[in-house]
Amino acid sequence: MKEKLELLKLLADETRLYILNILLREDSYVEKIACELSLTPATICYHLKKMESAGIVNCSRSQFYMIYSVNREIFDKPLYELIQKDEPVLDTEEKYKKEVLSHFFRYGKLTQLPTQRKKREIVLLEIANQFEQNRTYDEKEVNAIIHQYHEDHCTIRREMIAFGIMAREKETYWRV
Amino acid sequence: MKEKLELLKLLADETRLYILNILLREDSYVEKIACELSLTPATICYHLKKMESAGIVNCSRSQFYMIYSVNREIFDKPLYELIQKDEPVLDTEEKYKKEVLSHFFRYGKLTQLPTQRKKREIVLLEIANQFEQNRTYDEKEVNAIIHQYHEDHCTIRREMIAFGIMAREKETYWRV
DNA sequence: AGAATGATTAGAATTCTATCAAATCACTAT
DNA sequence: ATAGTGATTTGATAGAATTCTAATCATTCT
Repeated sequence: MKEKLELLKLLADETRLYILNILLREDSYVEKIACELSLTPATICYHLKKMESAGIVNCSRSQFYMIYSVNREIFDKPLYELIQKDEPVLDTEEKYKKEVLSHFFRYGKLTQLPTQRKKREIVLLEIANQFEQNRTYDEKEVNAIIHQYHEDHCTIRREMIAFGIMAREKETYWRV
Repeated sequence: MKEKLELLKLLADETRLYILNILLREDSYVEKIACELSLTPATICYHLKKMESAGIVNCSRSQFYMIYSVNREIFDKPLYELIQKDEPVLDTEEKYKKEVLSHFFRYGKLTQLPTQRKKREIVLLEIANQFEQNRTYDEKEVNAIIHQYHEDHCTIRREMIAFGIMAREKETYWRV
């Protein structure tokens, strides 16, 4: 990723594009390019050295002059190769979830039930993890477990059912 | 050229690349991206709007959220298409010549014979244009013509012969 | 060896850009 | 309607990058 970004940065400059276009037509040297672009040799040299260190151009001395040439293979890549990260991206959903949880939980307690729907669901699911699958709870048990996280166990219990996270039949509850 | 440069500039930023990679995986919205990248929504919005105006991403509202998506076709181009100027490049040689001539001629007079070999040849060729092809000149004529440009006609005459621009046999000279 | 020329480097000035906080806008849901 | 939520805009700031001048380096030619 780092190298790709560097390449893109180097190409994203008007002066360097001009220089590259000149070199694509024919090899040239610092002073000549400077003359053509009406810039100082120092400036041209600055750009050429940058591009050289990234492998975009090469240079070799010929008598008085440092002849620069383009490494044309560099440009064979399609653009989408350059913008893609090398390492597989971390799971967004996971990361987002973690962020939300760390925001609404402090010292193991739920500080506030999020009003935003998506965030609320995440928080409720987190609490619901305390309930085992394939068994039932009576209301007192449910309230006790939720109470570890938040005082208002009624609201949370109701919300979990509204979200379809928990289910109720008569007096018994269970994890869905 | 302008648009290509704009595209390159937009791609040459680490944050924007991160955003693009997220969007390439799945459409997303400002706050979620901000959360994932640990940046403020304002910053993400700033980047998305920039990319949107360049046609890199699109957005559409869905309930609470502005869902952003990538315009994938943009990245199909190969890189070398992006770095090439649209208009054909001006002839370098011509432009360089013009620069050199305007530097060493003032008011139609040669101010100084360039010491640099390439430049000297350009200047000499310019003066040599005053000699017609396919006829001969005696030394007096040659000196007179050169003298219009510079006092030291001897040096210039000698140089023109050294460069093979003029030729001499006994007392007669001619343009090569 | 020394003079000349092109290339490079160092330092300074200027411009451009990304970022954030705060205010405002646009839309949704109660 | 009105409160709430996400998106956008504005203004300010800090940081990076380009360009120039002047000085230095490296090479060639006399």
